[in-house]
Amino acid sequence: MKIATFNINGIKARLNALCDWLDEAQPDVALLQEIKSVDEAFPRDAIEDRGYTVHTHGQKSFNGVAILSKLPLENISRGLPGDESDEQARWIEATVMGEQAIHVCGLYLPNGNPTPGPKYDYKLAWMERLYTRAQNLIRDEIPAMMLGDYNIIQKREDAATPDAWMTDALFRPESRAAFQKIMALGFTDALRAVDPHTRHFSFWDYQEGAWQRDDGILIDHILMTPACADLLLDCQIDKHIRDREKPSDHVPVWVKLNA
DNA sequence: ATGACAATCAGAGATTGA
Repeated sequence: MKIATFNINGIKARLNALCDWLDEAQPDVALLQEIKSVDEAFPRDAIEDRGYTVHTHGQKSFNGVAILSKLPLENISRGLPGDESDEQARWIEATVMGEQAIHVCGLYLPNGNPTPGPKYDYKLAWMERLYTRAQNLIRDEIPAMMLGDYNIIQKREDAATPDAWMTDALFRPESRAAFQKIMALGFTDALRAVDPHTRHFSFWDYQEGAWQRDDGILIDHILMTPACADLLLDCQIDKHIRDREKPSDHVPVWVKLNA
């Protein structure tokens, strides 16, 4: 089973790029972030024509997440638990019914800039709620993963120019500590498990020729519970599609599971 | 550096992103 995460930065602007990637990468399941669309406006036909069912959790203009799946899904749920007043669409989860059931949680973690300020407070509060959901996934002892745009640079090696990020919400100590606290529950970072020594990026800014200078950061992560990590066969980043026409500023990250 | 670059909504330019 191949499961991918991809921050597409707007489904309307990215439909062709997304379909080209689906045709070539052939994921069984794809978790999308930043669809920037309400559910009714999501262009599902082109994706359904490719054999996927489409489940969205959209919002006007900003945020928005989705699950595309060729396999049957159960227990589809929208919104990160813990704050009924939160109206930002950043979380969708479902159980993928393959040979072995895998629970997938697609997330778009708040950016949090500028720091300090209310947006950073929201990021940290959101990560507290994420911790609680993560704790439950570990407790359930099921094969599960949380994958998406974490908006967290974990380590200096995950940025081409780490000093430029020192005061940024993506790299602030509080953000990294909150991420580390979740990891310490027992999650495996799929990319590091498969390829611990190579430097990888998943985002390159549109500005200042960041892509051409390889001035990137790694912020899209796939975190797996122990029962899921036992099934891990491969994890890769489809870096090459950043070089195409009208690309997203992120590229897909995917895992293959023995499931 | 009141920036760059891109997407959205709207129908210009502010807002958001990372």
